[in-house]
Amino acid sequence: MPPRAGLSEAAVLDAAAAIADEAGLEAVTLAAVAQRVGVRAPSLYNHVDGLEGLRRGLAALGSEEMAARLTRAAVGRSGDDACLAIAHAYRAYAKERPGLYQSTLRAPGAADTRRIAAAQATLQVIGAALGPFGLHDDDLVHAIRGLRSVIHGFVSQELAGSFGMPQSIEASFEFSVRAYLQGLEGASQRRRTQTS
Amino acid sequence: MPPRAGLSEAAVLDAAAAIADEAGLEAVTLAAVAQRVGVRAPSLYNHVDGLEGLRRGLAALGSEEMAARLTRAAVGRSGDDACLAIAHAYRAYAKERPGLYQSTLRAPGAADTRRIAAAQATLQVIGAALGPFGLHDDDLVHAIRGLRSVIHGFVSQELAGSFGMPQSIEASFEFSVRAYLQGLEGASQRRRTQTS
DNA sequence: GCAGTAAAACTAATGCTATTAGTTAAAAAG
DNA sequence: CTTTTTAACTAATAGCATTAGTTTTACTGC
Repeated sequence: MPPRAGLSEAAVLDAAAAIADEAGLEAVTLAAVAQRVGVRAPSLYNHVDGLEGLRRGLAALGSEEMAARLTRAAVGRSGDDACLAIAHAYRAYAKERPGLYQSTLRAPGAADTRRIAAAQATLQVIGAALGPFGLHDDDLVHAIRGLRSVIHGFVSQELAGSFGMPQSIEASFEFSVRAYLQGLEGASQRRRTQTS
Repeated sequence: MPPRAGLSEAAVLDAAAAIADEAGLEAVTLAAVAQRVGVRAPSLYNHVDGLEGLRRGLAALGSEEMAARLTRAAVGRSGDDACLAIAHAYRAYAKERPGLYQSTLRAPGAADTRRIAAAQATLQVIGAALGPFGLHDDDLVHAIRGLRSVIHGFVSQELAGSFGMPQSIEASFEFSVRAYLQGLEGASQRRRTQTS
């Protein structure tokens, strides 16, 4: 009786992502996704490995989109300029797709190839942006982790509604990222004079 | 038939927090909590306003414990020293009670008095620690938000297993917080010379 | 000490969720 | 045109939160 719906994993993930952004990640149930794509819930198992697989796919999709945004933001820039562009792109994406972004925050499984690749790309972009700071091996890794922490920590709190004070959130973000970057310059200078 | 279990909201929240830390926040169900405290699920409604109320209480408990830890860590210190002590106390608590910590990351409701009070206390402590940096009104708020972002962002990523590289996570944390704090000193100096 | 009351447990029932098994029909492959 | 694979379906199960209504326990006032 039922004409085939012509579904695919991508279509299912798109619907799930839309629900996540509109109604929050906890509203992403197999039942809700099925209704949105016009199919009964068990049919989703033909495209996605249960609820867990749906969440895995969602996280991968978000990580990939994020990596693409950051990469585009960083091309043609370097140093402070690149880092700030990355920071703003990160925040913009998280606010544009809050549900999808939130789905990327859970621990990735070891077999999660799509997501691991995206994470690697993100690392690459941030590392390249930090190049001009002249940091050495371990320090570069530390600096990457720290920059990501400032950005993610800020955006995460903003989305959670943790900023009650009336001061401009925009200004706080700019201030925080700039402060960290300036601290990095101090660290690289200290390293250089120490070495010489 | 059943002898009274002698339950209370605090006892229920303690059990829920234990489950969260042992098995993850998603394992905190009314059924699981009920079983742990030796009661049938509907009986929990005498102490807690459903699953939502349980989560609210959990978040409040975690926020209060965190605020207490940060306060204790900061007494008798100021400036860099206080900020680093706060940072380490924050991370230590999050690793000690990962489930409870995670429960504090959702948006607080406006009527969530317990949690709002705890958040205010935390703000107070961090603000006091930043006192010696000599930042003015808006800048102080920005600086508080930024410091909390670095710390929370780092810990959040660490708990999510986002740090794949072999470099010391401990060292990265120290590096990141120090970098941000040094950037703050730059900002306060800039402000002072600009004003004079 | 006892009667009455309030609080805390219970059972039973409902509806939503994910998931599995087994079936049917549509599209693709030969 | 036949065969096979694929994608939908229905039916059924189990776990979850929640509500309603009931019973029993413990406390409170006399």
